[in-house]
Amino acid sequence: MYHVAMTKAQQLSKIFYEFSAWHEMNSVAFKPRAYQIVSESVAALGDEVEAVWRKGGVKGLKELPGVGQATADAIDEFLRTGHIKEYEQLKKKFPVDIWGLSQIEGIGPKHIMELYQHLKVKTVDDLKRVLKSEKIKDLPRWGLKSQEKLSKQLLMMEASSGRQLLGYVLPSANKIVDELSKINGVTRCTYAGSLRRKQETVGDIDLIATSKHPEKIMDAFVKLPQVESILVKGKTKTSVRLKIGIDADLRVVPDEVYGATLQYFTGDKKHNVMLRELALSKGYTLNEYGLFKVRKSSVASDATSPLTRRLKNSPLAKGGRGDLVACKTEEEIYKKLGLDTPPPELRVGGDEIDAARKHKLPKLLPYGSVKGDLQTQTTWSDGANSIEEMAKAAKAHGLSYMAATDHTKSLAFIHGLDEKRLAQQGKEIDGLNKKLKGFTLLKSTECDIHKDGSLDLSDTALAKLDWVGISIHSNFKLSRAEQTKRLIKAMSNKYVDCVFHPTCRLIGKREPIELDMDEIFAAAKKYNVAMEVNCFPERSDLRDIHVRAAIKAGVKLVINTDAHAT
DNA sequence: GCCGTTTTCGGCCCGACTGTTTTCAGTCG
Repeated sequence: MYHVAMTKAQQLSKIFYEFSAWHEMNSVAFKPRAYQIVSESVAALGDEVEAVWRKGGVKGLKELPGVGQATADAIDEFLRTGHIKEYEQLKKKFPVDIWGLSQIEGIGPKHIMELYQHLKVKTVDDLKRVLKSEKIKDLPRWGLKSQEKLSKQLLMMEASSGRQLLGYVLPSANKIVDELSKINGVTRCTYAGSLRRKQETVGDIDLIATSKHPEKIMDAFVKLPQVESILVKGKTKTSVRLKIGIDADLRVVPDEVYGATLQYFTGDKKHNVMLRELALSKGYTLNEYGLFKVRKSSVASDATSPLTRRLKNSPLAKGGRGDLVACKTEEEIYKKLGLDTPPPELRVGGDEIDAARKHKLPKLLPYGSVKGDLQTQTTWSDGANSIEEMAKAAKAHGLSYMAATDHTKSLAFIHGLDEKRLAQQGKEIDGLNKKLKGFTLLKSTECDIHKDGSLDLSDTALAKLDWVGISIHSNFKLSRAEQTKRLIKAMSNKYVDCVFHPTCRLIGKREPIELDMDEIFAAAKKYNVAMEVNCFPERSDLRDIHVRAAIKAGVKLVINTDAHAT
């Protein structure tokens, strides 16, 4: 397993998470959520936090959703000095690895507080030692079962790999949906959550099924061959650990409420909280069973009466929460709230609800829009298939053109092409273009960018190509100024059409190189150079934030697979 | 601590499951 040092954004996210948990431990109202939101915002932005801060300072930070004066000051202090005074004080008062312990499923702030107060547990290792001494079961409100469950969780955590890449989880999820759909009694089945939102990485697989006999579905679900162990099993909600190392949650509901459940479990959490707050302000309440008109008389008694609480637990019982207004489709729920329906990919709890209200949601490119592929590798360098095989596979996927963009000579260890072999490859492509009907192969390259910004192929060689992509494969650690200058110099070459995987990040393995993206996009516009959205799962480069910025700057984008095999 | 086409002050999302309890706190998503 690769170990990567924490980035500044990750450190900040962790700090705010610990502040949040600390307030939770002390039963402080509302602050936990405020800090939690900042923790998540910062994590989602990644190194963009620093870019925002560099450009706009504290004022710029305060523009970020959920970030106010106090948290903006804290971020500013951290980025200026490398630490936050208030956080250091917290650590002195409570020297516990809150974040580390929180990674254990079932351990939250209150438990962390108890474990420290009664057993002096500060770290995950401390917890392992204490577990061996079997003292945990004697804590108030703990018992043998909680102790055993905790031991099991710790073992499972060591075996788990955390979040996984979308492109690699999706096929497994599709297979499970197929198998669940075949179970007798299942009306509809689909995946929701981060998978449906098509996030770069997913932490678990959220599944929804509709049926009149939920218990039967649960019994069948836990017996699927993909299941390694059962974490939670109830009538309508079950969680399992899959053999591929991540969890899958299944919710079974009546078919009539499919839309509400789909909406609820697509999330993300922030989007849903914003939506439920909006619902409240309009006199509704929203849950996974539908949108309900709140009855004024029932609100006051709700919190206290056990009977009302039980009614709430069977929300379909008429009169539990109010009168049902919408539940069949997502669209009718959003419409009742005065909103257009945002595509799942946009439901991130940012500005999409505002845009939905103003009918200004951006139109996403529909799946199936891509007509060609302008980055692929073949056996000429490090690909697994010949140009002809790749071309035929591309055609079979409905594409009408493809560029064979093999690496260049600097990457000698994977047989990068020099000018002579590039010319030979050109002849092969001429031959194939005569042979292939309704499909065009482009002569091209993924030309390496040297440390000084010069290119790996001569201008005379580049001039003969249909499509020139350039990319960085070495010297990832240059300073922001040097790296930006290097890339812009390369982009200024008049034969260059596109920058491939501009930030060079590998999700979970390598941080992006340091670039001033504003300057890069300005140069892209000036030299009419496109930027790539590389869809290799661990790259996804440019990423979401940069794509938005590039579009805003008027820069052309190209979506490629960077496929190394058919 | 944050936020505002009902508010710059007074609000702040919702329900399932578990374990240890006899009515609920804690955790999770």
